[in-house]
Amino acid sequence: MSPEASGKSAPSKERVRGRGRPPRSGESGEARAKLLGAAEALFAERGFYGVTTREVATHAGVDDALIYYHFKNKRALFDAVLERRATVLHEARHASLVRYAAAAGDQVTVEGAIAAFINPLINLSKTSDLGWKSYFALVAQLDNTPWGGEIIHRYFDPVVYELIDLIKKALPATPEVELYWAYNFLAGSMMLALSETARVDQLSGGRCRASDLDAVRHRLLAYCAGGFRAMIAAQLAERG
Amino acid sequence: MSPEASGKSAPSKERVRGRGRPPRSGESGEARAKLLGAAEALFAERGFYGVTTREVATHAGVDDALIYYHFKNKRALFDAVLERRATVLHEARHASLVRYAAAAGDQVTVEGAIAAFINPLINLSKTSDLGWKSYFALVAQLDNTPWGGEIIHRYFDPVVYELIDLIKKALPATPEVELYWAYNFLAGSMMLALSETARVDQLSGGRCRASDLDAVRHRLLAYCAGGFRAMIAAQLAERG
DNA sequence: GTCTATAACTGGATAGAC
DNA sequence: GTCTATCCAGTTATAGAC
Repeated sequence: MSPEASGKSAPSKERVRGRGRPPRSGESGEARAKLLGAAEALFAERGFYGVTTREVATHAGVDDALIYYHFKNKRALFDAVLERRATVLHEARHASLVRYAAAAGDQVTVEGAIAAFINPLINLSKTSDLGWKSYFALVAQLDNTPWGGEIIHRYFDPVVYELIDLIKKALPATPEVELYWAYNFLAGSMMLALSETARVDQLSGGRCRASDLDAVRHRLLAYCAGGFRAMIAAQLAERG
Repeated sequence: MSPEASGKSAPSKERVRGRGRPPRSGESGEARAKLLGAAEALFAERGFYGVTTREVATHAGVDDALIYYHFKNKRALFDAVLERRATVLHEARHASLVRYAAAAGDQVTVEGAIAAFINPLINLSKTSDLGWKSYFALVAQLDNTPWGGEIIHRYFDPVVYELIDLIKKALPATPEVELYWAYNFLAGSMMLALSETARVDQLSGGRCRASDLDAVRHRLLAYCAGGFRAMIAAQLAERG
């Protein structure tokens, strides 16, 4: 997947351009990248409607009108922000799950599978590229926007099916629906943790810091894996 | 629970007012209640910035300007929506926790405490007053708004401390910080479940329905309690 | 590729009649 | 308590010069 490959409703001016010719002055995708970065941070903070295009441009240190040169409109900018990291994210998680599946063979465990699913996110969030934090916070809000459901399904659900298929090997007797339910609860915990809201900080009087991803990593994993197994066990017991 | 306490846009005439004197024409808080109901539904769907005051008025079947007669401004309307059910909710959860604590004596369990914490929410959501569903969806988004943290802390954290104090009795050896972490994960799962987004529905191809609160209730409980215990156990093991 | 200017419209909010 | 009329700041988006 090429780094340029985006373009939802994109085809406007879309990249592709001459390839060999290095762009001259203050041209190229410089402004475009700045806009994406600024938009990412702002949309993550206040959502699509809470941010104006002018704010984005100002924050990016770029002229307002450039948004409409590089993107079709505000909505396309939003989509471009989401799409930019979606592929990277998908690849990272897919690779992690494949790697784990190969290593585990037929000894797949719930813990192992969930770790392979969650760890790439934590690792990206610990990267020097702070944009990932904004990105996760943004994705966490997606549910609350009218078009969010469709985007989540398109960009993020495919790996979820991979995870579920893997967990099936650890829990072969489990009805598939139970795995969907359990995943949904996992998603709730995971996205709240990754969006690093200050809720825990405030609740604990500063003794827990949501930004301490090393503290989060193993606790989140233990919580989700334990919850997964307990819920499945309870459901199986109930059915007889 | 007073009859005044709920009322989506329902009990047209309520208010406290003179008591004996039945209000005459189209007065009273009729419009006010309609506005609160409409605002609740719309804000839940698209957040504070995604809704216009005109939309709220139209949806309520009321003149636009009435918003500014009954409320100071848009923000005050939003706050009023949140506040309207906050007390009811707090009372219900507080009562439930107190009742459980009394019944359990020194036999408090993690499952029991969490059930006492979660069940009131599920019960309210199953009420004929559909406003509760909107309300929970709205609260779930609060984290993503600039002023949300403060509101959550003021309205909702007090019962959380009650829950944590109760769980301490079931897990006396546990450092308090671990309880805050675990609660945070619980909150993520719980709020996603209560906001009844269509994520599970879509992911499962319609085989799970987020609106099926009976299906959610015991699964959510088993998941959270299991996660709580597993995370605490893992942390205690790690420390020695 | 970038900036200036501005069109076209929608937003929150108020004054004052009824 | 409710409605009409309106203000005006701010919003997305475009045209066209540089």
